[in-house]
Parts: sequence; structure tokens; C-alpha cells
Amino acid sequence: MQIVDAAAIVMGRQGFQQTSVEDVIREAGLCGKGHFYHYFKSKEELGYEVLRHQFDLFAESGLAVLRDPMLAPLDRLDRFIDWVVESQAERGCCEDVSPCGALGTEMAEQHEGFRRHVDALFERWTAQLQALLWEARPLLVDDFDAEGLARFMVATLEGALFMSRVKREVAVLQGIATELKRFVGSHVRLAGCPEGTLGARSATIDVERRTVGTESGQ
Amino acid sequence: MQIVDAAAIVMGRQGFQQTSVEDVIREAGLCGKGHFYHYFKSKEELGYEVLRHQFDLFAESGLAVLRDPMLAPLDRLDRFIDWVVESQAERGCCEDVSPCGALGTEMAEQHEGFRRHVDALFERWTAQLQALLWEARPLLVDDFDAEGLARFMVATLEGALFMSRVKREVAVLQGIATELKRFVGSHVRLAGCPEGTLGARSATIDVERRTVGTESGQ
DNA sequence: TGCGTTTTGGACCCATCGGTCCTATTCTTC
DNA sequence: GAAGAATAGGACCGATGGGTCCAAAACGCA
Repeated sequence: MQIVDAAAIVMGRQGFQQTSVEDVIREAGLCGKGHFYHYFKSKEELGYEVLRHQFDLFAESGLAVLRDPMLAPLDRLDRFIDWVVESQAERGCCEDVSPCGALGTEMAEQHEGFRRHVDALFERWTAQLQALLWEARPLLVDDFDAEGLARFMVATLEGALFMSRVKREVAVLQGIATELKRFVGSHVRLAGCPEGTLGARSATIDVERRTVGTESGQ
Repeated sequence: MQIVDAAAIVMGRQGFQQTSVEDVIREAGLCGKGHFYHYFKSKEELGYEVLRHQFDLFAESGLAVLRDPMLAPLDRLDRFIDWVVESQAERGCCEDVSPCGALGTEMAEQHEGFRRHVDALFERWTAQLQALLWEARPLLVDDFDAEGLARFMVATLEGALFMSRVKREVAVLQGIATELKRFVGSHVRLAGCPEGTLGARSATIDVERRTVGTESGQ
């Protein structure tokens, strides 16, 4: 629906509260208040719709690559991270790629209902990543924790998106994305790692690294 | 000042916009509008003050450990991460440890002035971490990027705080903090790593990990 | 063309909120 | 204890915004 598109745009720019119903109407083009309230029970209902709409966009154009059957699992992950960076760059860091981003945060803080909704979006995002990691487990070290790693990725990306928005530049996000790829790469088995996967293309350096595994660290 | 304290509390709970000047007055206890506008030019000015206040708290009780002269650099980092998790746990995930968190995000979205302010807070936080990493560089691999790593840590923590707030549970933050420690640990040289530092205490497993360094990954 | 139904648009209502201003009260100082 | 400054407290104003309601236009149908 035209109204939801318009609302998503203007709310992405100004936030939920800061956007009046009249702003939405103006952005949508041709209608008065009556028209709006003919389609929506309240501004709140519109809010839910916008949230859903944003997630659908995110899922269609971003999350979809996580399931691309033509690519190896870790390549998909790689592509997905690139997609996040590129999308944010396109939007000039004002709007948000993630449906849980600026708008989501703000709305989650308002009603309990919104909060649950945003939480659910987080879960869906995490679940997708987790599924991919699970699929890729033959390539990964034995004891890796798919859920933990998935959450870690979501948190890092979300935080980086947030920083890049506040700073109004993508460079930060870019750098963090590269580090993140490296981190994921550090869970890849050395043996049996197909070429072109994570870590490989992201690392600009060729010194290998190791974590400290045991207590002594020696 | 009493008013700022009160404002910080109630705004941490409800957000900046959602908090009316009268809410602040009520929370502060004993005064009417005139009293408030005697001390503050506007609600906006109060906003700046609250932001500053929150950062001071954050700097005093959290960032301070990054400079503790009694601890080795990487231990300080470790402690700092623990502090973030514990503080958030104490607050029950409603308010925010970070001055750039929920409140900061929301405010950054409003005026350009707030945005610049929050950006500056990010920079100060990042700079502290960067300084510590620089100090710890004898322990770290040669080519590590202090600024990049510092930003990565800030982004991850911020994202994790955000997630834990939306989910209303610390467990998520806890898990991510552990992963983050491991990530930092992966930058530590194997030789010459003193015991008790990062990675050592966070890793529950004793399998060593490596990143894929070169293109082939083989 | 005329009638009835649906859609459109905007005037209006009411609550909220930031901010002003004016009156009490208290506190100080002589 | 009186004069005056400092502070408290709240009535009020104007603007904004969510939501209602009604009139006008458009459309279908005979």
C-alpha cells in the first residue's frame, strides 16, 4: 500500500513520534485525514504495518541471499555482510537498512507491543543466520556455537549501523564489517576450507592469527 | 544537580520526547515550571545536560577501569567488558549503561546538535579503548589496527546492549561479551601472553583457532 | 438524468506540552 | 521586624497532533 510506503520513508527519516499523521498524508500525496483513517484504525496500527513492511524489504533483498542455493554457505554470509554495507551506503546513512534499527529502537521503547514485534524481528534475523551457520558446520571448528555466533553478528552489525548513522558515514561500518568477516573466518577449519570463503577475501593481511585457548595462554 | 539526575532517570525509562518537562519536575520532587525554567533555558538544554551527565557516569564508573594503573592493559579490558554486562544486569535492561544507547539514539535523531554530541561521546569512548589497545600493543600481533578494533568493540557492545534491552534479558549480552573477549584474545600473540588476560578466561574450550589468512585458504 | 452508495477531503475537537508570567513564600540582611 | 532579593509554584497561552465527523464529489446503476 502506498500509504505504508510513504510512512516508511518519512518515518525512516524522522522517527515514529516525530512523524505526524499529516506528514504521512502529505508524503503519500493525495488524501486528507478521513482518507487515512479509512484505511487505518490508528497511527499505532500504521506503525505495526511499517515495521512489517521494513522487515519484508529487509528479508527480500538482504536475508534472501543467505538462502541462495547457487552459493556456498560461507560465501552467502560474505555477500550478506557486503549487502548490508552497500545498502547503508546507498541510503546515505540516514534511513536504516535494518528493521530493528533507529525506527525499531524508538518504537520498541514506546509500547510493549512494538517491543515484542522488534524482538521477533531480531529473532527471525538471528534464526536465518543460525540456520546458515548450521548448514556450514562441516567447514567450521567442532565446538562452535551457531546461535551465539549468529547473535554476535547481529549485534555487531546493528551496532555498526547505528554508529554509521550517527556519524553519517559508511567508512566505520565498512571497517567493522571487515573485522566481522575476519572473526567469522576464525571459526573456519584450516583443512577443507574451500577457496573464496569468509576471511579469505576480507583479510587484507596475510598473517595468521590464533586465539589463546587455555588458561595459561602460554 | 537534582533536576538532571531526575531527568536522566525518567528519560532513561521513557525516552526524551516521551518525557514531558512536567514529568521531570514531578520526578525531581518539589518544584513547578517556573523553578525548572529558572535553571534551564529549555527542554533542549536539559537534554544536553542529561547527555553529559550520563557520559560522566559512564566515564567515572566504567571507562575509568580502562586506565586503572594497578592492572595489566588486557585485564582492564576484560574488567571493562564485565562491568558493562554487570551494569546492564543491575539496571534490569530498561535503562542504558551507555550514554550513546537508547536515549542517545533517539536524541541524535532529533536535532543536529544532539547528533554531534552523541557522535562526540562515541569518539571519546572509542579513543579510550584505542589508547588501551595501543598501550597493550607489545602483547598483540604486529599488524593489528587499534582504531578498527576499538570501533569494533564499541559497535558490538552497543548492539548487544540494544538487543538485551529489546529482549529484556542480559543473557544475550553476556554471551556476546564472551564472544567479544574471544575475538580480542585472537589478536594476542601466543608467546609472551601473561596469564589471566583476555581470551584465556573467556574461552570455555581449549581448541585453538586460526583465521584464514590468504586467498586460497588452504 | 436522477438516486443512492462509496470515496475524498478538510474543518473541527480535545488533550498534551513547551514555554511565559505573575503571585506567594522564604531567606537574608540591616 | 521590615525591606528586598531569591526562589517556589502554578495558572495560563499558543501550537501541535491524534482522532472524529460531516459535507462534497465521484461513481454505479437504472
